[in-house]
Amino acid sequence: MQSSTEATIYALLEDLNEPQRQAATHTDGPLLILAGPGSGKTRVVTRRAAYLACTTTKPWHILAITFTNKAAREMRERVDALGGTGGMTVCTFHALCARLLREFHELAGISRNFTIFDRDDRRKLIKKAVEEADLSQANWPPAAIDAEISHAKNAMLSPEAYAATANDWRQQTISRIYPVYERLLAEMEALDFDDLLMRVAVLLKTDEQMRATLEDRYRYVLIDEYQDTNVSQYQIARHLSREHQNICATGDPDQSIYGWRGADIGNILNFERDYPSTKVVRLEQNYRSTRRVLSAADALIAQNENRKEKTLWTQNEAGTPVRVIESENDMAEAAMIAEDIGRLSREGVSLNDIAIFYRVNSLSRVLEEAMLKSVIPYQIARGVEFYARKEIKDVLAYLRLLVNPADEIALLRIINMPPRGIGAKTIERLVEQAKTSGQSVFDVLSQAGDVSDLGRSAAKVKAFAELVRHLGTAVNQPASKALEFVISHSGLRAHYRAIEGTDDAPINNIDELINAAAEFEMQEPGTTLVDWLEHTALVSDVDAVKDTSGVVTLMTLHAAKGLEFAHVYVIGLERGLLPFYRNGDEGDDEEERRLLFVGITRARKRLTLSRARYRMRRGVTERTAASDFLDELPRNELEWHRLEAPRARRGVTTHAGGLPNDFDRWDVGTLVRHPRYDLGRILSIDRGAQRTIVDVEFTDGLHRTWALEFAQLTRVDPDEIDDVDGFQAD
DNA sequence: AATATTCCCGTTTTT
DNA sequence: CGGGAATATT
Repeated sequence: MQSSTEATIYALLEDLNEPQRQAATHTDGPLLILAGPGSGKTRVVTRRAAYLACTTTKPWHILAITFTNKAAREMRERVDALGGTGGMTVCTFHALCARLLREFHELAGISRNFTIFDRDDRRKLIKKAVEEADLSQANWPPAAIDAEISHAKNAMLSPEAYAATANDWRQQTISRIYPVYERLLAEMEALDFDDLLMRVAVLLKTDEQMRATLEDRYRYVLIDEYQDTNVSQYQIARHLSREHQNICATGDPDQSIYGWRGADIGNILNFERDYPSTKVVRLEQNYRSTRRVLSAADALIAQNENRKEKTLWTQNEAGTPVRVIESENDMAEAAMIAEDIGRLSREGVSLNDIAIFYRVNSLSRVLEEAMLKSVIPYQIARGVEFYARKEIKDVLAYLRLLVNPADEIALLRIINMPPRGIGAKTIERLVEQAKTSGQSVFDVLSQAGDVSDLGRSAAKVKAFAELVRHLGTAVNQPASKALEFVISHSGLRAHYRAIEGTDDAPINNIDELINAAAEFEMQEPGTTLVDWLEHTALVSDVDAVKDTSGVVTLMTLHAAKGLEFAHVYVIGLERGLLPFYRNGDEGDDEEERRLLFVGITRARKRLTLSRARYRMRRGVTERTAASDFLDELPRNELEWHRLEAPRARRGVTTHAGGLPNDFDRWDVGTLVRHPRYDLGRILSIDRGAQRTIVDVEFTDGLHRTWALEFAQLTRVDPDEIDDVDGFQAD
């Protein structure tokens, strides 16, 4: 037995380098792992978890907090693969807090079945709060208030505390809305994302018994991406490890990219001050990227003033130069990438190894079109978007209402969905009645018979109340069963069947939702409807990324954190876009630089940075300027490609970015390019009545013959050969 | 009351 | 450009 444990431990540590081993074998006391990109952090953390579980503690005493659900899932799998560590808690801060708040709901003074409000819900609630505070809807846009309140909550400011700090008129007005918003949340037994964290932080501070219980439960706490923790998360971490001090934080200050949502880079910088006996381990050897990629990343991040020096190094080969490609416009940029990916694919590169990153989601559209056009399979990391679809939100609203009748947002969403003749006037009366009688709308609904002046609508309202009661019988079923029941009995299925949708029909998405629920139940047996609803509320965009199928992955730079791909494209390196500026006032340039740093360091083999000279933004095409970040990269490691605009002097019609297919001008000697055989020269061209036959000699010395209109040939401008070197836009 | 149409606005990143 | 709200139409 003893020797088998020793063998296990040996296996856990044998392929680690010295600092990695030090981190993995550190058991008690605070540990800070400063891990550069690609330094094997995940490996170290999983080994350490397994090591702890077979040496000093039991798996169920280990709490590992990750940044996304996907990361949690992967970590659990990897630790399991190292030898049966079932019982470990691995989840995100938000999931942990939601779970704790259900467990300690009485202490928190909230229903066990509380609802988690997403952005849309919150904005609806804010509109209501603005109304109740007697303010003009027009002057107080929900989005801005939402951001301000979220900001306050991230700083753990209660409405009172916020009011005390409000100095200008705008903040003073918001300090009138904030308490109303809080009251409405409470009335609806709902919490927003920030509440999940804040409430737990407050409970841990005020309730010593709960804190002690949890500290004993979670004897070893691991927190990943510590550079992106905010005030609440920081405090939760502190409270959970106050006595045992067994806290292990991992992260990289240079990858702190969530300052805008309250993350405080100071948390990681001051870790040693907070935990005086901290052992610090630096992981600086990079196993992921080529030397050129790493040197580009290093040169860029060195421009940040506010940072701790760090030496990133690698033994990997130099690799190919980092490419910087300037296209004429966004469509040409996307086409260039699509074509480049096509070429890689033909060379045998798996599409799984390719990713395209961008600063804002709106840039994905042009890429998507280019991928479709080139028949390149792709996936976009947007797990949240699926749950934001109207039909999905409708279905979920039914379930939410069944679980939590106080959820007025859900109720109002479905009261007339599918249409059942309950119009705006009737709804207004119901809401009014609820307000004057101090009841929830749901309560009013249940007594529809007693509500005066509903007129002809009374019967319909009654029927709806009866429907809800009927649907309620499914509340204790597993999520997929409850879903089926609700969809078929609410009339939603019939409603969506009736709508003919050739483009991704709502009913297909609803079926997909049922599948997702069934899958969830398989993976987490014994879970309830509430668990599943919570799961749907806390999905992140990256959670939707699958790594099994042969597809190119498109995502924002933020979503890319923690991932790696052999071939990486970062697009839109333009001033104002990356770094992003909003409305004249510039943002945090250093954080933007870190964001690009994150993007660059995702690349294993080849990195391509791209910009377009013209880009369409919200409907209008604008001239762009190159990102200043490009000037910060080491010139001699780069390979610039300037794709020329079609030249007007040739007098041919221009189309996005490349040379036109002016076949009639092609002649012997014309330089062409083929997707597979690359550069070639026309040897002969035979213009028949039906077809034009070309014979082309390629750089491999061989020549090939095609009917011109079917050959995948594009003309190459001889002037561009030097510049273009292997690329052209189409 | 339901559906069709127009118009107006905001413009990141996300749990 | 695209979503949501206000407005027009049946």
